[in-house]
Amino acid sequence: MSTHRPPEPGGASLDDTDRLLLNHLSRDGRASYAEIGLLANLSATAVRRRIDRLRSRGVVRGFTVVLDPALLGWQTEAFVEVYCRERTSPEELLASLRQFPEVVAAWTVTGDPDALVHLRASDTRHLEAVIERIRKEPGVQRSRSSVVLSQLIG
Amino acid sequence: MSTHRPPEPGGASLDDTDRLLLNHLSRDGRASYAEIGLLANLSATAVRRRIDRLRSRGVVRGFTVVLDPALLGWQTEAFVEVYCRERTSPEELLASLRQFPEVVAAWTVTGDPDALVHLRASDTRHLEAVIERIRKEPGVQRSRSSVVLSQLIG
DNA sequence: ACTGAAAACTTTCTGCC
DNA sequence: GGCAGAAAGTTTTCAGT
Repeated sequence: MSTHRPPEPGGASLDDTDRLLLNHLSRDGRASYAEIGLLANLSATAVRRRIDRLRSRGVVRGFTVVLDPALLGWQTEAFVEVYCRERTSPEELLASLRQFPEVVAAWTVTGDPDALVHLRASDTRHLEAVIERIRKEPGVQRSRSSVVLSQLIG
Repeated sequence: MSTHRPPEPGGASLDDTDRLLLNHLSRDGRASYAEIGLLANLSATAVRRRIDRLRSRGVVRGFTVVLDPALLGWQTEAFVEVYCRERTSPEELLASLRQFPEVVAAWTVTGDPDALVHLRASDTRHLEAVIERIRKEPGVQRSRSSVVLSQLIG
């Protein structure tokens, strides 16, 4: 997530110091408060209080480990455009997609398809099976898939 | 990133304990080694050594903070399908897209478009401007955009 | 090769200024 | 926002299985 100079109409009101802290935490989510403080000319206590405040405001949702999908065995990746039936609500679609651990992310979108689904599978065989199962979900009418060739950014 | 039972043809060979550690770290990337050890019936020392090993093998790429894009001022999100000119290489496209801090992620894909670009902007006005600038990149022929309505999963 | 225990060190937490 | 003491976590060393 970029922390670089966005307008904040929602009243988030981060100052440059907050941005500095978040920027460093996005590079090393386990950095100590003292280490972060060195960059911002702040004591570890002050850093901690700022991060706590950002956390309670919801700006910081949490911390996580960044894993290599390929080394975990997820070597094939695809995007599936999902076209729903007339009566399918986003809630129904969510309920359908949640079943699949292969679904990394999913969004409802404007345009021809109703949703865009990001999938990870172990190989093309596995990918085919997952797409087939998604197409058979009651709320899904049809789908159109693109296989990811390479990740340019992200 | 899902850590749930994938085949690992690349020889990653994680055992169930590794998966348990990674699973917990994906929920709390700043969890203490002792805390993680309680779940896995392992000492803090053993947990740390396993995570160090996963890190040196590249399975663990690092740790990061999870931020709320909307609260940071990025309230509009879109996917742009990019159609390149005949001679545009993935490297050229990457060089073009890197310029934009609004580009959250980008992939080259099979199918009609050459690439899929995930954008975040502060509002639709900002989004329009970014899409316009991307369309003017020399390697880009045309594009087709979908605005994200809601994030179902991810 | 992997694990645990304890000592030494570092970080985080809490109360106070 | 900083400081200082207490609590908790981390890291190193040594040894067991």
